[in-house]
Amino acid sequence: MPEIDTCEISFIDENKVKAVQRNIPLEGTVNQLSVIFKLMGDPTRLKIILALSMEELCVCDIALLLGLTRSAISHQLRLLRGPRLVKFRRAGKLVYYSLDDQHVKHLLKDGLEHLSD
Amino acid sequence: MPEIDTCEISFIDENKVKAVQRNIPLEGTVNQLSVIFKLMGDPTRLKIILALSMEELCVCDIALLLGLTRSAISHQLRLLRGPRLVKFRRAGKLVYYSLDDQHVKHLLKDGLEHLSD
DNA sequence: ATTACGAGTGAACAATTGTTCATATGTTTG
DNA sequence: CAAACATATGAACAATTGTTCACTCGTAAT
Repeated sequence: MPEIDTCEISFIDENKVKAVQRNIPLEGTVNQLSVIFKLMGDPTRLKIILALSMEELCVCDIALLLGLTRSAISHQLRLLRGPRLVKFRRAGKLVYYSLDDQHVKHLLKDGLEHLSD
Repeated sequence: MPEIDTCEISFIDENKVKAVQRNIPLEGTVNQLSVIFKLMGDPTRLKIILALSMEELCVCDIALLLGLTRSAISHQLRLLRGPRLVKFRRAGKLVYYSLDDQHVKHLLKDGLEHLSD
């Protein structure tokens, strides 16, 4: 038998919902924010970020560190460059990457603290 | 012609790499951490988390708030329950969800700050 | 007990993602 | 310029993911 899986009755608590609705960031902001978290949500990229939180490193060394090809690392660094999680500088044939700002470190710290509660 | 895409030469800067290698968290910790970030990296789940950072809400109201089915929300909340990002309590037929601890709020704050730099 | 309804679950599908392979850039050195 | 090498990129593939659909579970009320 057909069944509609949406709440036919209105809100359980309309006031709360309306208040939340007003205070949720704009769609665009939420999406940008989710991009940041999604990028940090892959083990390979997270290791890259953790490594860069300690030392500025070139692509080749990151690849060796993680046991992946330079190509794979390059692809991931490209993604991280987009929303400015990492920055880079050229030094001859090498390209050195580092974290772009301090917030990323804070995210790492808060995340690690959550794990040990 | 066949080509091997791994650094045949050793590390560019072996000391730095070794130091980083020693200080990177254990594989398991990195994975757990990446799970947290990945969960926050989906717009739907992030909106749920943002909503719950303001108010305790039942599944039905979250579904209405986001314009998705209760089933979809239920699936996502199940994922968020795993690593204890959210907790819940029953109240009759309703189940109310809220953030499990304060670290998640900090993660939201740091992330939003990163966006406005 | 039966009905009603909010919440949870499993299967399935389209869409997205991470890596590899092959090739292209760009820079330094001969 | 040509060769060597670090990095970047595009296409393609398998693997993962988010939502929907259909159904079940749990609680409350008649």
